[in-house]
Amino acid sequence: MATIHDVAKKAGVAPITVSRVINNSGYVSDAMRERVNASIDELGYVPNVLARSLKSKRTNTIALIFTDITNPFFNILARGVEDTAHNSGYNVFFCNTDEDQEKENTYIELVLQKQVDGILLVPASLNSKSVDMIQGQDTPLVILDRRCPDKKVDIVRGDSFGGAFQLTELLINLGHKHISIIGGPMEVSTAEDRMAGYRKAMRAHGLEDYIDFHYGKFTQVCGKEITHKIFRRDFKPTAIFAANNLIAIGTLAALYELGLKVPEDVAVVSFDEVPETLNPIPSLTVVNQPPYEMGRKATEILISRIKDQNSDAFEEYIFPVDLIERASSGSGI
Amino acid sequence: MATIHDVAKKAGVAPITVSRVINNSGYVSDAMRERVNASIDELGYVPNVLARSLKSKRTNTIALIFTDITNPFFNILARGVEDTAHNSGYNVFFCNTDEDQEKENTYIELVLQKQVDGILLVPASLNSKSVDMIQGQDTPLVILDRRCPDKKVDIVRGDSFGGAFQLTELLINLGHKHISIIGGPMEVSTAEDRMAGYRKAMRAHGLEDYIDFHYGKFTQVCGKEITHKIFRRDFKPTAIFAANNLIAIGTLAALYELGLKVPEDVAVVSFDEVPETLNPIPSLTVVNQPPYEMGRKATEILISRIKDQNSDAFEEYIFPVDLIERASSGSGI
DNA sequence: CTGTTAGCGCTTTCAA
DNA sequence: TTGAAAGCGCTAACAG
Repeated sequence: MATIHDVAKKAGVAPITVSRVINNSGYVSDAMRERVNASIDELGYVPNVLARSLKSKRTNTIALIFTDITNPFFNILARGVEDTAHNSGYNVFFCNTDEDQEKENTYIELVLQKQVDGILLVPASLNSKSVDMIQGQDTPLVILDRRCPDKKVDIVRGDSFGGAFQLTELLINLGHKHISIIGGPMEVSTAEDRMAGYRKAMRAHGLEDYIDFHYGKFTQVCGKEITHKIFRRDFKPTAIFAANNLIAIGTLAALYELGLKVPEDVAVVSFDEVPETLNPIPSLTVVNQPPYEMGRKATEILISRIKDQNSDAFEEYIFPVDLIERASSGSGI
Repeated sequence: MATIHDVAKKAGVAPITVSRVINNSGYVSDAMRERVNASIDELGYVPNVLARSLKSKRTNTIALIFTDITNPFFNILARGVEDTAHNSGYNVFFCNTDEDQEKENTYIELVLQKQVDGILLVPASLNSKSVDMIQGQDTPLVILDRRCPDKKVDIVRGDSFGGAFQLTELLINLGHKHISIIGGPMEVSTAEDRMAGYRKAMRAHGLEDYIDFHYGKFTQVCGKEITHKIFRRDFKPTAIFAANNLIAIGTLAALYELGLKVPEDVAVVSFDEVPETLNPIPSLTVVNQPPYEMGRKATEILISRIKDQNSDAFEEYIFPVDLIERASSGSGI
């Protein structure tokens, strides 16, 4: 592989002159520039930005450490991140942790070693040391999708609490009392907040005795299993609040197996849109967070922090959510 | 940020000794090792692998350059790539080209500059110079999902031709004659191969006069538009072969709008599974390629090429496809 | 078992 | 407008 020295020798100039040409910096005469460019083309020279980064301390690389690229919500979010990063000249490492704290730690260590300029993190658990680890290396960090109490850090997330409140209230206003919620893992703030929003709405309407909550995982399998479990009991709900889209799909599948019609026998509502490519039947009533925009916003904040490392202001940007009524709640179309 | 020198000074040893400790290489006495590790912990030292890479010429990084992480097929494939890479100690850059040759070129340039150890590429077009560009830098390369005629390069893809033949023959055996195919872009080999498989099956059964093909894009929007176009004509097909899952979803949507029942009025078959999370109704008869395994296989080949740069054997690994009959063809359940 | 020297490829002084 | 020297953080090669 040709180096800057090879190009310099071929063009009969000093390496620094080649550097000036490829970086468009400093003064270079047009004649010189042409001569250098000719040598670059001849040799097929590709600058080694590792060496550059070693000096400049900037890699133009960020990392997105999150649960799973395969999850429809994070999938779109990831695209928002990549597009935004690319437009600003950054490449991005994608790291799937599957909510596993060990994997998260490993990835953080790896990307810190690779000197990424910044990290976008969806933390596996609320009380992880990840934030301290990253900030200890003075690496800019933005937390995505989840709360992060007691830390001085930028956060971009959706309004899980408010959204859950809205969805629950919608069901109550439609006449439901027996409303069960199937949630995510206890350690995850979105799961907690949606649970809390549900509880608050139930209490606000005097339905505390009907509160029926089930922690689980944000997966289709979990939605299916818990739904079956719920309907094996004597008291059966007339409505189910699935805490995310994957759980909702699992719930729909279980209800189908049980011969229960949606929304006639059981109403179903959920958090997060199902990808537009694929509308399940019945179409789902959801509270939607805008994943692409969340990815974009978080990346923008991260890049601005990278460019101004001195600022010690921190922002918690909470995206408002959007209630979309469709067939599954029995109120929409 | 602490460097290897800081650690060395604090431990009262030479930098190389620290290097030996962190790399577990060469001889270091236990006492020394402990002393060094203590200093590492105290300083919160994180090795700078950029500097290491500059020496070793290895970054333990690969790039996946493909159309779109948001596409269900590539989404799963990407996970296969990331998992496999991670297990072998590699990080991966994800690059979305949207089938745009310009973006592809930009990304290739960028990741070559970043000295990636290898590249996985889903080329936007058949006749691109990308392969030459990458091989010109002696960077290992595996082509994914698509043919790449006349190039000496490893390829991992599915059997588009055979799969299309099977799907078409299935429809013919069910009694269909008017079978239309909605394909992808002409420059993409998978689109071409599926078209060819369709044609061959039609001819093999004496149905050349019924051949009706439409090139387009591998998107839902395109599937919808072309389906509408098809049914505005006088001669209407009794079956539609959608060349991928996104087109199929668009086709289903259009048929729904037209008040046509699937499979009673029109049978529909397609390439690639719709993600298991989301089963459309009616469930689709498809020929499936295994995206996760394709990602894994390609990454394995790439890593083996990275480890043995001298081998000049090239492999074209064609995954067999899997016909899954479901409701939409009128033959399955 | 531990240390010295030199250099990976580039760019930031500073000088000409 | 061009160049020389030094060094970013790490490690291979060679000594000791």
